[in-house]
Amino acid sequence: METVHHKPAFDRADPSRKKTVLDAGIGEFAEHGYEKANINVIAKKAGISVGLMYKYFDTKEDLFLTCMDCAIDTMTTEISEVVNSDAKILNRAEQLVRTVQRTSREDTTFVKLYSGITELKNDQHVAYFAEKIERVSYEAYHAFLERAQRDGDIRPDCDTRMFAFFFDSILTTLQFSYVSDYYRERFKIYCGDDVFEDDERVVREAVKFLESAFTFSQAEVKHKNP
Amino acid sequence: METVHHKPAFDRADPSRKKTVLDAGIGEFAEHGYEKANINVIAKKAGISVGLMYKYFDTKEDLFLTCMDCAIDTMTTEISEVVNSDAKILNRAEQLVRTVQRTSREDTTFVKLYSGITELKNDQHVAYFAEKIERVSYEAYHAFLERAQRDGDIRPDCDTRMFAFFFDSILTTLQFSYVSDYYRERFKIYCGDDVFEDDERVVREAVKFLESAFTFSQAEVKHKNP
Amino acid sequence: METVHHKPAFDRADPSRKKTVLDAGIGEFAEHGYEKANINVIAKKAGISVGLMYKYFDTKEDLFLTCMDCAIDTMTTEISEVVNSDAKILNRAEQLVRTVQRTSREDTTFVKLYSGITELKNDQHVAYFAEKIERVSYEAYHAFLERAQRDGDIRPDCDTRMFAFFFDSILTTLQFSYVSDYYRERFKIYCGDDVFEDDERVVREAVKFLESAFTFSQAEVKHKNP
Amino acid sequence: METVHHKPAFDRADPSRKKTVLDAGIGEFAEHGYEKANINVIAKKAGISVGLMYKYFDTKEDLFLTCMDCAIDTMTTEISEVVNSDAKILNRAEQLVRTVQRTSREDTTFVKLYSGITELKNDQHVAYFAEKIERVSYEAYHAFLERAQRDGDIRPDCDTRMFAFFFDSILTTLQFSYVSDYYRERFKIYCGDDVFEDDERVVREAVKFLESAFTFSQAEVKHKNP
DNA sequence: AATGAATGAGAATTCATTCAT
DNA sequence: TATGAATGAATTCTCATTCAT
Repeated sequence: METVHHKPAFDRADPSRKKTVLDAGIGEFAEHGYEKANINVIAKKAGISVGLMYKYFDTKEDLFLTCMDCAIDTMTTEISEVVNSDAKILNRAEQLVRTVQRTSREDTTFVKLYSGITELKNDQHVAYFAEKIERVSYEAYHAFLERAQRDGDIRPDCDTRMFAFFFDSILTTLQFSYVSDYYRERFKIYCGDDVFEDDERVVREAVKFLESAFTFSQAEVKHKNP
Repeated sequence: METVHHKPAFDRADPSRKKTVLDAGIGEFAEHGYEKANINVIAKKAGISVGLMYKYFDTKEDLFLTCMDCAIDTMTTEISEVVNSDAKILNRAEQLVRTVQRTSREDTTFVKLYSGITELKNDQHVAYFAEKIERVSYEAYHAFLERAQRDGDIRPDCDTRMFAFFFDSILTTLQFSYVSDYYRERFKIYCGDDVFEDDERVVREAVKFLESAFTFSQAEVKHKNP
Repeated sequence: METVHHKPAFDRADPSRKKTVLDAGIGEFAEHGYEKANINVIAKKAGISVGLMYKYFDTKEDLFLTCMDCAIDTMTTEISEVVNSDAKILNRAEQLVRTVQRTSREDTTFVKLYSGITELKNDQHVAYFAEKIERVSYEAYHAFLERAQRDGDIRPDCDTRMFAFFFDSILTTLQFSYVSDYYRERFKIYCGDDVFEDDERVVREAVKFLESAFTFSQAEVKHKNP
Repeated sequence: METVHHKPAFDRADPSRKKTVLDAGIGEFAEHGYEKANINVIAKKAGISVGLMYKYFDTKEDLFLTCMDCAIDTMTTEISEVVNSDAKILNRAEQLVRTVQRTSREDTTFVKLYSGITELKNDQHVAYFAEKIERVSYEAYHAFLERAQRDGDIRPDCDTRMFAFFFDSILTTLQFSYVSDYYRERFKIYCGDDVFEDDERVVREAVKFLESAFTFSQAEVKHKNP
């Protein structure tokens, strides 16, 4: 469960060189997936020799891991502001959906890279990435659900961890729906071919769904106060 | 967008032979992913020669497509009963969650196979599979949401297609959480390491979340009837 | 400590094909040593594709092991007749030296191959070859020394195992001296540049040396019968 | 047949630096053999840059040759005292065997390095090393055999060069038997697995064998004086 | 229909050697 | 003198696909 997957030589490399290499790697891995990605091609794209590539990374896997780490870091900082804003939960949800719509369209790379994780054999690495990617959102979501519950803003009888999980599931699925070919198709099947042309509809309904899920349902109320 | 990806010879083959071949393929593709799966190995597992394999399928991709088709058909029939039962929506949700918990544990194959779709280049194929896999659930979910809305069982102001989408997103994510390494880790981060030991908790909270989402929230009510 | 280092496909191959492949391998390994030997070149020499080479052998090491096994078998049968003849010990020694002179000149391959063993990392393999190559000679030498000792033909106070070892050491070194570049030079330094032109001298002195070593020395006699 | 295989810069280098470099080289070549040894690794072990390495030596081969030269010089001085002591031949033999047992166990490096010579293509180099390594022992052995023969200590009818050769063959094989994996196995096959635990037995029998070989055999005597 | 031997292009990785600084 | 980044040809091994029988 190491954090560093590159050799010292990569640390010593020129920052612009590092960026070029990681960009080339991220691009190739996102485009072709882990297995089909070709190190020789990545080296060429980065404008360096294969040999140097192997001075920087011991194996193809290490290169991939480093690319993932980098991409995650980039994404995490982008998202964490939104996630950790002190807005009310539903305002955050709204902001998150809008962020997903905007950034996913701009940068499909991360989500594509994301699926490369599946190709990894090593359980350790999978756990490492899950931890790194999911922990931030989890902490944020769970924390504000706890607070909201204390403040009486959401139903008192819900398991905040499970509800945070459902909350994130909706957002993650939405994110995939703006990026992955398969999920885009699925989105169109469920919500119509024009769903990508009406972002407001998506925001509105998502917020409605989540708002409703988090508050006392009328049925529940009836049940409790007969 | 063809539906058939095998050669005529495969139609003429003995049914048990066909099953053996597809099972071998499904197993191999699920275990190693599309790229790493090895046709020669599949042929051996199926007990036929590579040569014959190529009498049945033009390419590795065709074999994969046929395997996917087969696996989808199997899964679809399994699921459609549950999906199309005439129970109330929340009862169905409960049943679906339980089915997911049970079948995912038993047969991880399909979900693993599923992620192989991502490795496909061909957009046509992706769209074809999305259609085939998602359409059934969509039709069912959407139909009963429409009916429920007409019957006043769920809030009248929701976009049934979008809500069906959210509903399925929760279920699909749950399904992955019982099968894929990455999603399993994510599940543990959100809901605790022992989440896999308390299926009832998951059922209870999922139903609570969905029930709440589908009905008028009290807050909403208060807001509307001050 | 397996005995077979090839895949079943090699067993099924045409005998002449097998011979061609092993000859090509033996030649290449003998010429360049284990590390420098090139599988692609061996395949080309054998007139088959690299792919087929790997249908026959899992790794370069396996190919080498199989080549060694084959070469040892060839050599062993050649030698074992001489070794197991029922001549008197010194006659055998003489015959052995003559055989070494003749066969080493004809076929330098084996001894050259032999040094490739040193390059092997795997202790198991080294032990396996040592056993296979040395056991035959050991059994033969030791057996006839035992018999000779019982018959009073050699000194009664010698450790027959150690003496068999010294006996074989002389013969082995001689063998190397007719084949390996280094040992040839050494031979010339010790015995003169013309040592290769007078085989009889070598036979004569070797027999003299061994004969003397195996029988009671005068000094010994004097010592014992003062 | 040059004697120097390094560039002038190496002469100008600091003596301790030279030693470090050669030690690193000797260690690496002994451990991995010529082909597998890695110049970059040697440079790192020696604490200098690859670039400087190539200021000292034109090629990997040159580095190896220089390392060999150095190792031979070290070994030669170590051995020559023993070899040139003025003890009786058998006492020397005994001392040599004991030296072999002691030094081989302590320093396997040289013998391992030794086998790297085999990997050399260049005949000139092989001859050069043979000359350098073997000449000293040869001169010593031959000289004292000549003297011994004049003094009537050994049989008058033996070819002293050939006998010196046999004498050295026994000692060399013993040396290998304490160091090389293969020869160690061979030693165990011939003399028993516990041969390494009873050094005295080896000394005793070796001396017995050689003593006997060098003196008139009784059989011979009987034959000559019937 | 059925076999499975055979192909060969392709991909990851290594390392002796060069060269700008 | 000294560095160590950079090169790229070479090598082992894989596997989808073909084809003679």
